[in-house]
Amino acid sequence: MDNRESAEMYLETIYILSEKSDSVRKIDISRHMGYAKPSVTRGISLLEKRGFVTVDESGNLLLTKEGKREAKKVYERHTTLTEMLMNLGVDEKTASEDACRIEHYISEKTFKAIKAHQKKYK
Amino acid sequence: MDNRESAEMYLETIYILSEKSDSVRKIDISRHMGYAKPSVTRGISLLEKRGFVTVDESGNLLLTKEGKREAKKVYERHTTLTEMLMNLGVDEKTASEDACRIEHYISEKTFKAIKAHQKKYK
DNA sequence: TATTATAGTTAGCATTCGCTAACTTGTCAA
DNA sequence: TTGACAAGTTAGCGAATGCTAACTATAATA
Repeated sequence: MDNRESAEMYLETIYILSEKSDSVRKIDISRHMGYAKPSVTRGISLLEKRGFVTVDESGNLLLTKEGKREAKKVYERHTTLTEMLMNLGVDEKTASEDACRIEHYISEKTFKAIKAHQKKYK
Repeated sequence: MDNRESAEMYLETIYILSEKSDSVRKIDISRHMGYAKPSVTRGISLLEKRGFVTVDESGNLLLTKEGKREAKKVYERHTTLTEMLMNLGVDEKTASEDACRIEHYISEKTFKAIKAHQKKYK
């Protein structure tokens, strides 16, 4: 969880599921990501320690302000990258899968450049 | 070394150094990648097991046919991605660094789309 | 109430891949 | 010939992050 990828994927998943449902628990993350429950227990607890997530009495996962900011950032990267790849002719599924992998590895500079280009492109 | 990233980085580095010099040894890899010698010993030995690299009596690293094919593939991704990012206005250093990270994670489909676009762009 | 299912936790395994410490080996120069 | 340095190896550590097995706790149902 020191590496950004894993943490970012958990945050992004919480964020996406939160948009669809008003209750997100660890089991939902587990199912959505295809991870075993103990993996999620640990993943989330690391996010709690870092102040990105809290868990209420009934087990609902809540993004903190920072958590939400991070999650949105990752999600925005995901959608922007997916869009860019689709504009290059990549099918939606592939574009989304690839975006999901590279979204964690591009610098802020590069992301801004891509975003600016997308904006112009429209 | 099951993950592609590490193996690909070793292959790419051997390839790049081979282009510049006619003798590439583990110590050169070690220095170029900034890895300790034992890390390189292991990294290369895994590539040998996979048939990508051989080491001659004097310690020169030689890419096999498959090794060279793989290395070239990674290197081509690197240059193409760097070029693409620079066309978007990203400075060379950042472009190259980002390319270096994402080159391992994009699908063949996406790479082809990017390459086609670059070609057209020129 | 007793049973059962679901959610979550704890303990510990496995893999990948960096690292250091300490060794061996080979070459070159005094 | 010996001494020293450079290259490479072996052994083993440590962090990250997936997993299974087996447990607990809670809540719903017969």
